[in-house]
Amino acid sequence: MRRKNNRPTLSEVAARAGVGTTTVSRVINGGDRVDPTTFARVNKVIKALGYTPNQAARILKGHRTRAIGFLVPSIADPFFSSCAEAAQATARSNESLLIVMTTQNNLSMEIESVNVLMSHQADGLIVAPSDSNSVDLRRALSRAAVPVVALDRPLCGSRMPSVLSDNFAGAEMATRHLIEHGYRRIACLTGETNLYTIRERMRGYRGTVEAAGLPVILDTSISDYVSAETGIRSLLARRQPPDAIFTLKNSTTMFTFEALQKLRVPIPESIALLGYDDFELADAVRPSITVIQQPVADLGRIAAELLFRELGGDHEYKPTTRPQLIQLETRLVRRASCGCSATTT
Amino acid sequence: MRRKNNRPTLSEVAARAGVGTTTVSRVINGGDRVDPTTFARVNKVIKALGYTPNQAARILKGHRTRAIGFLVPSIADPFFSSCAEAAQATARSNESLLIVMTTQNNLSMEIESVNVLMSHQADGLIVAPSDSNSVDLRRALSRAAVPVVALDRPLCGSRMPSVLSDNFAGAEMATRHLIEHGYRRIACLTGETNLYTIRERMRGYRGTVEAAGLPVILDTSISDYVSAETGIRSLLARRQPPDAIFTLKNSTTMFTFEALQKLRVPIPESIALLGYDDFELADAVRPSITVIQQPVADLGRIAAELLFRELGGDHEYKPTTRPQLIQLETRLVRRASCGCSATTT
DNA sequence: CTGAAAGCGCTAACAT
DNA sequence: ATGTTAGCGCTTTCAG
Repeated sequence: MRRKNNRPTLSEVAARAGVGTTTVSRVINGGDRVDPTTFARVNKVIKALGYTPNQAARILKGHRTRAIGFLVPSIADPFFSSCAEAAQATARSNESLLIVMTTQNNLSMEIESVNVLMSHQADGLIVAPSDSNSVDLRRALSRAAVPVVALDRPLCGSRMPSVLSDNFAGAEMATRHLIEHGYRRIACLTGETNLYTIRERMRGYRGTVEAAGLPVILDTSISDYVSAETGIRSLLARRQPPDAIFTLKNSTTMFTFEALQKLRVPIPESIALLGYDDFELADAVRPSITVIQQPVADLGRIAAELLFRELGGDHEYKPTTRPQLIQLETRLVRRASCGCSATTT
Repeated sequence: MRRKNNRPTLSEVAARAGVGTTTVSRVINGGDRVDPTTFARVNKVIKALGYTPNQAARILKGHRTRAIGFLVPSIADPFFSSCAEAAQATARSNESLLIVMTTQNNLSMEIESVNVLMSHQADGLIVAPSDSNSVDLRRALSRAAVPVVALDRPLCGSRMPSVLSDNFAGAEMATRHLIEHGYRRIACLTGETNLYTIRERMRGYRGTVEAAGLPVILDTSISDYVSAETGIRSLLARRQPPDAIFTLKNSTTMFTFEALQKLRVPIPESIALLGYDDFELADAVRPSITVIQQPVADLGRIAAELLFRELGGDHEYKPTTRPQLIQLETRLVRRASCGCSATTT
């Protein structure tokens, strides 16, 4: 029935080495207060037997699992996969595992995942909440009673640290850049307006165009190529078509780019394009696409570092008193699609 | 010191419910052979206390961890992140966790990761070996004594099932397609020739051009944009520059595309381009890029399914007698860069 | 510096 | 239908 576990155990090592279990335990835990000779001998046996400690037993003794959960909408998304890569590296250097769970931005999957992770005793969680205002998620998380760090999107009303890029400032910078180029009718295209990040970016766009006395031209219905093409067609059909488009996320940027190409709209001559989020080919396409770049890997890394800092003390976890908000700066990468000449970056 | 664990335990539940521990154990395991009344009463206590079983203890008793390892070079790579997404979904539907570890194609990290995963008692592993011939990895894996499935690259000499796409046939199909277009000097660009996949693709390219009596023009030094540009410059400098380029992996395709654009080489008029591996923007750029498409998500899913099939029986794991090789078919996606007109795909 | 022994929370014989 | 009990492999007092 049960999997026959032929892996050697600590007491086997002890027997083979002719020492007590305590000594072996000390050896595998750094070898404090062990005679160097004994230490060497035990180590040799460990090597010979290929012994590795049974984590389950250690955990049972009340120790940390050395596993953290990473809860994001999708790991196929380049943004989150890059975060994951960085978080994984940080986890590894903290001798921990990274357990990836994807939620498809679905609240109930999110909560279920939290529960699963908790029953596996994850030491902590990195989570990108689908809904920054969800009370249910907040409850699930606080019941978890382990440190949690929010990634990319904060969880309002909770005291957990959040690591995000400054979406508002990024969108502001983008919009301002287009305005400085002399564009007067700057359209903003996006989808998924329920996401915190998108909302912030919309806010940045809106504030900036309004402050400049320019019209707000907003289409929040872009979810795929078809809707992008439709949206752009209807923009073009206006009496006064926009002279620039600001797209709020990388897939929207790609769809928009593709649609503009297909409709043979010269970029940036007829319509300039600037996208939020950099992506691999933004530099390779013609014209190359100007973007707001987020420090993706930093986000993942810092989130994990923060988590391990809270995990750091061996002491019992207690929630931080003040919520921290870490906003990383974004960067405008000037390329051709906004009207800047090809860049040297 | 140790994290104070105020989580209720099974015996607390038992005490509160006025029953023995066995009964509670039975209840949380489905409630077989328990009086419905008792069952309800115990369940009420469980709810009240917010009890969840301690996985570590269960695992220690010899049960499955319900966690599988996923060992790939990088999770930031779109190929592997898509595999991971699919594998994660499959894991979830098998009520298991996916533990992601990245190895940067580095053998010692790979072996260390296997050991870490084993000490955490992962039920099984999905692994993309950096070196298909590594004896050390094979040893580490066989010591693990859990089911392993190879992904994207087989591990030679072992009996584990491998799930890959048919790289040889894909490259053959690609090369043949270019030949059918009438190209006579087909260059092949790649890097990372130590990878199994690349080797197979090279083999497919070479065999096909040779069979057609065409010259083999192979540059295996492409690792980044700079080397791509250099490589292409030197191809162009030949007395007889190539009239088509076949790139063996998506990053190489992107670099090549970018370099050709920069050097103002008309595609496909002067040089046609066909790449192995589809990618997000291949369809969006102009000209759109013809590619060999691998069934990425299927690879991840099938690898995981295979693993769970082996895990399926509750019986002790014993290695499959015959190694299985599952080769998934690739698909030629005709777009503009090969000379086919824009596609309708 | 080292060892004996008591559990961590759970499951599974084996009783009853 | 339910309880008793002996560990799973490890860490950790507490004594040498």
